[in-house]
Amino acid sequence: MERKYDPENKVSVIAHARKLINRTLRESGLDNIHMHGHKGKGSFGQVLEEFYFEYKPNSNSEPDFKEIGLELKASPLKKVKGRHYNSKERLVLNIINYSDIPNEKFETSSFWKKNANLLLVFYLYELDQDILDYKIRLVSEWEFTNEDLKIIRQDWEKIKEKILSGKAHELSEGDTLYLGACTKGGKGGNPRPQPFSQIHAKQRAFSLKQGYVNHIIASISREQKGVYGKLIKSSSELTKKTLEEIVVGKFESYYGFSIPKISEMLGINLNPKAKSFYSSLTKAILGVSLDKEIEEFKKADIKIRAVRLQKNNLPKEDISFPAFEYVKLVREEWETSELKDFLEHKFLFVFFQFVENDLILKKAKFWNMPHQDILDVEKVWKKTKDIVSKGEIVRDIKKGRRSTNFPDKSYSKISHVRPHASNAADTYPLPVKDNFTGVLSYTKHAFWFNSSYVRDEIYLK
DNA sequence: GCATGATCATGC
DNA sequence: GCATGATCATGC
Repeated sequence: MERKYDPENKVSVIAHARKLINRTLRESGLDNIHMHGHKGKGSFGQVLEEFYFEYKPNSNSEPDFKEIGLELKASPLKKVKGRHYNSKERLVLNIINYSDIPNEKFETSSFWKKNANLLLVFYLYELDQDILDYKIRLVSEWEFTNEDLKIIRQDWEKIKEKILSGKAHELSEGDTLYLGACTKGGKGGNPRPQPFSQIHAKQRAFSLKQGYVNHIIASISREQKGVYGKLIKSSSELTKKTLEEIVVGKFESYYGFSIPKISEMLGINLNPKAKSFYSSLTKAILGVSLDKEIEEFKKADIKIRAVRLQKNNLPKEDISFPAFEYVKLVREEWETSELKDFLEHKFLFVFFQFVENDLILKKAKFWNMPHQDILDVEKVWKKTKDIVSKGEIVRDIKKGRRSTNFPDKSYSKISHVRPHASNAADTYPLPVKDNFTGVLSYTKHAFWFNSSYVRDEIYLK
């Protein structure tokens, strides 16, 4: 059968792909496509390959169009506010081969051979819709810029390093910035051997972080010009230093100075009472204008947290996470839960300390949660899920104040569960009635970092 | 003084 | 109107 395009000609491949824009697979003019027989995650991509591009889905180490070095990837979009699109998830690339990567160099690695040049097909995901009816919205070739490539290469080296030291089982997406090592395969990756340890490690694949995919989407749809401010002005800055070292270096010039003094040095006038104060201060220190987002941080999905330490180094407050929805929580599995996803982000902690009446900048530190600690939080999560699903939230009411059975600080040294709402009436629905009160919704709660954990494991380490 | 319940302020 | 990061307040 004659193909409708020439797979050895890049212009032809891309032109063929672009015919899909604003169409669905069902509308793509293929007779037998409804007989595809694929189901589950990834089936959109498989049908796209097999029916539209007319080759059998495979797990070759070569790019899909090997003659022109082009790798085809399909990825879902979600709509955010009006006509704007975001990535629904990370973009999963090839499997990390634990036994091969120790002998690889980046330039000739299987990762780079396969993914240097991508052909991206973004479709709009809709819950419960047939994959043949997803509307394809964006189709574009993608190549990494020099700056991004330096960071991706550093990420790749970091992943390789961890495997070399026999820690493949401790890999986490939070280890890296743009290129992550995400779990792949049933229930968070079937364990497999690794070369420098007896411990089996989950199967993982290279992936582009969701924030990075959002950046790709924004650039190819030519949206949001001028919304982002770059921290790295030239890729040569990344030759000798990592992004993290560059950022911390910029903060170091202000260590030991008070907030009013730093504001004066930076020539800015911010209201310290404003909740956006710390994020504005961070931008000013990093040389990004206040009305812009820090591009590198957005791409790497970095979470910034400001912490005020008391004289004894204990943070004045615990650190809150976003509130969770009870109904969602009880439906989740730990491996794919919102909490685990959150904990596997990279964080930038900015520590201030009270001295007399001033807050002094002490330290800026990048951090992501060690593997062992993530396992500990799993217990907190499971207990919380258990309590909600059994309707055992409220333990007692005294003087109008309710006490709960949620895991408290004594349950885990890392994390506990506390209210996180505008007031007690600010609630989320419950999956089952609360036994003690009979209510069907409850004050919004969140997971929190214990202040002592932040002191001992983040500030002091 | 700490643990936990409760709430604030901003920006989208 | 609500999500989010941050902070206050009460009781033991």
